[in-house]
Amino acid sequence: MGATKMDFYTDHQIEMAKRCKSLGHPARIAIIEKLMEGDKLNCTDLQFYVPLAQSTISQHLKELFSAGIVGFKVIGNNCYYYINKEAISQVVNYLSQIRLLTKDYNTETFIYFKPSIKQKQPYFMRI
Amino acid sequence: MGATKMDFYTDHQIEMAKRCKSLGHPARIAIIEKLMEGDKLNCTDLQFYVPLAQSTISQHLKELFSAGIVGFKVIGNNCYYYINKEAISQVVNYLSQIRLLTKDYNTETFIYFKPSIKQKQPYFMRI
DNA sequence: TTTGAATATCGCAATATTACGAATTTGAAA
DNA sequence: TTTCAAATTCGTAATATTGCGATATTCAAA
Repeated sequence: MGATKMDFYTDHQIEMAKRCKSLGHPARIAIIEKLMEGDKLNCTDLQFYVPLAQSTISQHLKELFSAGIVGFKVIGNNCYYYINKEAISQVVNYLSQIRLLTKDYNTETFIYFKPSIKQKQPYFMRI
Repeated sequence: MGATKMDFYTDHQIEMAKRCKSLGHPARIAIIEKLMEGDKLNCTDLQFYVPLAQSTISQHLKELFSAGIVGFKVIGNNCYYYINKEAISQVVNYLSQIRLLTKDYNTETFIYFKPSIKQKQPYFMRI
């Protein structure tokens, strides 16, 4: 087949998946980290921070907007993008609840988790 | 082209993107929400909660494991999956920092954000 | 030892994503 | 009005994802 079966899932599950999916590309993560700095960036500016063609960046921004993660403000011929803190909060709250409500189990025995990498974190994630 | 350019991004950005991407499919969200209940579920059990073939569910679990979001425990011929709260926390902390460090701007004028849906949330997200 | 259940993997087809350059649209400035 | 810059959209190619049935593997139970 190839197409995701959408009928079964709730609107909330689909929305959460869409939000997470939009964050699921390193270029979009890089864009978000840049927008976080709040320097009033437009699509052209972002070309200096992400190694992609302008049209590709535009597509990524469209994806982020479609998921509600960013908003924009048109001034003249420029389009400035902003992070939608509300949408980020929604994902944070959702995953926080998942973590909170996940029952603890005995991690000491037999359960295998993939180790996480611990390098090259952005400044705000360093200890 | 079609392949994601990976050379430019940091390991941390790539890891975050991978974690988010693994959460970026409604079937995997549904799986996570089921695993949250902590009922010691294996791949076969999950077939009753997600309308997909066993092989497809196995693939989704593999994706979640590859991103570090779930771990597993093999008992005999069964493979029980668990949520990795540590990995969830990492995403929560990352997005919390993004939200925290994103500068506020004047939302009152001109900035357009896509509205969020507000229906059919899981019980743990209701007020 | 044989049988059966659970799982992952393979092969395949349909669809989606990623990326780029070209073309188009739009508004500001010359 | 003409020109230029910023954006999006279009067309296309490469690659990735999604999903299923079939197959292989593996362990437990009969």
